[in-house]
Amino acid sequence: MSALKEIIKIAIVDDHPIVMEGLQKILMQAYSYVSTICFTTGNECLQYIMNAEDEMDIILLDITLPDINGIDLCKKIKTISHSTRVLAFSNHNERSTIIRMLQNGASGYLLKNASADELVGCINEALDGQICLSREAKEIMARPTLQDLRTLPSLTKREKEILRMIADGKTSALIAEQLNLSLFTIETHRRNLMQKYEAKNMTSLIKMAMENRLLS
Amino acid sequence: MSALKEIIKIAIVDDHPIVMEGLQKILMQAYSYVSTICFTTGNECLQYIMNAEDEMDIILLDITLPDINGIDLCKKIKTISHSTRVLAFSNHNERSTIIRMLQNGASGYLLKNASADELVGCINEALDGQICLSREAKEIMARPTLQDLRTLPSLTKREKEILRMIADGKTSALIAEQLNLSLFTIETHRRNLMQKYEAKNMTSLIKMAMENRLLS
DNA sequence: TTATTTATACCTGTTTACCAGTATTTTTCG
DNA sequence: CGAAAAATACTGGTAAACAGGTATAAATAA
Repeated sequence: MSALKEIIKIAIVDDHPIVMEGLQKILMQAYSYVSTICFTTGNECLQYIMNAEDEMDIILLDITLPDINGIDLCKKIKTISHSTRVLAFSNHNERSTIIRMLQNGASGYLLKNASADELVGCINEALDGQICLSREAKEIMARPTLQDLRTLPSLTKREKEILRMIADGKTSALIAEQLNLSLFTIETHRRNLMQKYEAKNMTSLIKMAMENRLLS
Repeated sequence: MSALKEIIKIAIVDDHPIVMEGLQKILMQAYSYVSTICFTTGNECLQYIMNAEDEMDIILLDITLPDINGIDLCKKIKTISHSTRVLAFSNHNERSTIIRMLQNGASGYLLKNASADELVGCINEALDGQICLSREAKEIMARPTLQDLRTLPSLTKREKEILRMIADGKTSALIAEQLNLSLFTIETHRRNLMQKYEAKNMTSLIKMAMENRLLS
């Protein structure tokens, strides 16, 4: 493992200063040769790696950031600096989030309740070119719920727009008026929405949409 | 301030080891005489302070814990050890959460994105018998939203039950049948629900109910 | 460029929700 | 116990949603 010979360059992107301190402390204790650099926003991080002379070994990435989300940020980082290993370090415990992160090129996923050992273990595996998940992340991946397995149909722009208006309590007639469309068009969209999600009526669809963050 | 003369005894209750490391590091740097003790569950903490010889000066308390929530835990701690100052240290940025924490005797509220300076500043103020909030917590308290001001009407048992069934897509007729009630009764409940929340129709009510975690 | 998806629109019913009242019986709590 | 809150039930009418068709223009992807 290269970890023991050269300086490992690790970047931390997290808007929680205290978490950063904790990470730094653990990294210092675990590696003799490590340099850390911290960013509190995604854009700061991007700026840096675009202009930096040499590439980072590891980037520890929070998903909730003030400017852009960690999932998109990961993709951008991997595009700019392909050899950099990105490790997500987040509170998000949804299976879909872990998957999306890995799809975007992350080398691993650590829940924020991971121990120092798990953190160091994952970093080592990532340096070694492996994919690694923290204990709880593994558990989440191991037990997919029915929700996870059923890939929910995606909505078109118009459908989302109309769904939002319905959720605001607007009637089809009002929506038609506000969008300058025929009442029939709105009712067709309504039907399509219900069909897509196999919902009996709009109330159950709204509930489902809220649960799956399709609105807001 | 007593902080400079004697050993300050600080407990940390948080299920995130890395956060704990960060807190410890900052506390070590800030105070010459400090002893920290860490708990990853609320019950461990309660056990300790019930049997301990002398009282803690400060307890830093996460709100999301594996066993009990920090809001209730705070109340219990203050009941057992009244002179201990409890500081919430959490990601929850809802105004209502901050208020409930203070109601239960907390001396302050720190958002997890607080800086080391904010943390130390708050601890000092708490030791001094003051109430203190981190920068962002202050901002949240300063700008109450309409949602915050309008205390949402509480639902009766029956209303909750029926609301849930409506959200599941059941029609009034079906609900009446399943609950062995008259259709008229269900429709009356429906009307009352809408009236209570000033909703135009059930879809908007369901959306609101989901946002405010009244269902589930 | 063609095939597919998306967005548009219409018709005819039936069902359900919603509105505005009133009123009685249980429960619950001070 | 007595008052308030909750749960129950009914009438009659209007508006909206839902169901099951069909069809065509426009945008988008293969």
